[in-house]
Amino acid sequence: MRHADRNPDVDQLTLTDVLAALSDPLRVGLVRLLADGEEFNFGEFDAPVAKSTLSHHLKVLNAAGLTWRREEGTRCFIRLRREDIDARFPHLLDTVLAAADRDDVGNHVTTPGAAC
Amino acid sequence: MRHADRNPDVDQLTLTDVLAALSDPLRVGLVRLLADGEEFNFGEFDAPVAKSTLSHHLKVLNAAGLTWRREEGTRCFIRLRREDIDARFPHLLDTVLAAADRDDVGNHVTTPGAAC
DNA sequence: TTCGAAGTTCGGTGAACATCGAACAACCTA
DNA sequence: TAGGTTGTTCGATGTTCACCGAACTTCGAA
Repeated sequence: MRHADRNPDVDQLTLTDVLAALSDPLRVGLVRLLADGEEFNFGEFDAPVAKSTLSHHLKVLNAAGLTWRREEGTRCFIRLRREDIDARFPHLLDTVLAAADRDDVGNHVTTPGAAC
Repeated sequence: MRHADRNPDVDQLTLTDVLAALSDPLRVGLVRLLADGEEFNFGEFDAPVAKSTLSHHLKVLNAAGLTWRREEGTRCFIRLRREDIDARFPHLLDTVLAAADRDDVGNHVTTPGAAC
């Protein structure tokens, strides 16, 4: 796998980068799945795109500071970086998630674990 | 001047379009100036870009449903569409504006009327 | 009616982005 | 060590974006 730098520092996060990361329905869908704090494995995401595309979107979320990533062997685990985002941009994530839930944004991104 | 359709319908607004519109520092700067509800004239905005670029950014904000526009002769007046945005995406604008104020996003966009 | 002011639109450019399939690297397991 | 699994990276492609200057349209004023 081998990675470049990931998991940017809290004070490097910018509002516009976060909003840009959240301006794609697929990425919003990913964030919604991650919203309850559970850690997900790359392979658990079921999105209608190639795995290279999924990898790209997860990289964007990580670069914006929205997710933590952790590697274990060849596996890659992703978790929402809620504490830092909440500290840096209070209520932003809650507000966006609430709106996304109401409009069902990114509903084409699922996970086998989720019922329905 | 002559315009194509503007001022989109409330229920046409999408979360991702709004977030995309707010993912540019210059546009956030514009929204911050508009935040108190005051109506501004195109020419009153002082941004370090060509007027065609400013026109473009204002069009993006309008297309996303963030602003109202009104024409009077050759003049074009812009006002924040707060009621509709608040109704459609509760607290989103407040949250983003608060974060933008704290980080002073888009501070390169000013207006002659503003002191300092 | 002639001129200037106010914005929009057009054409072009370089950068960024979403997307894919193929190749690759790292790891685990048989 | 030979294969399979896992996810990243690498071109390549087509789209969108920010940006500019120039041309244009509309209007008001002299």
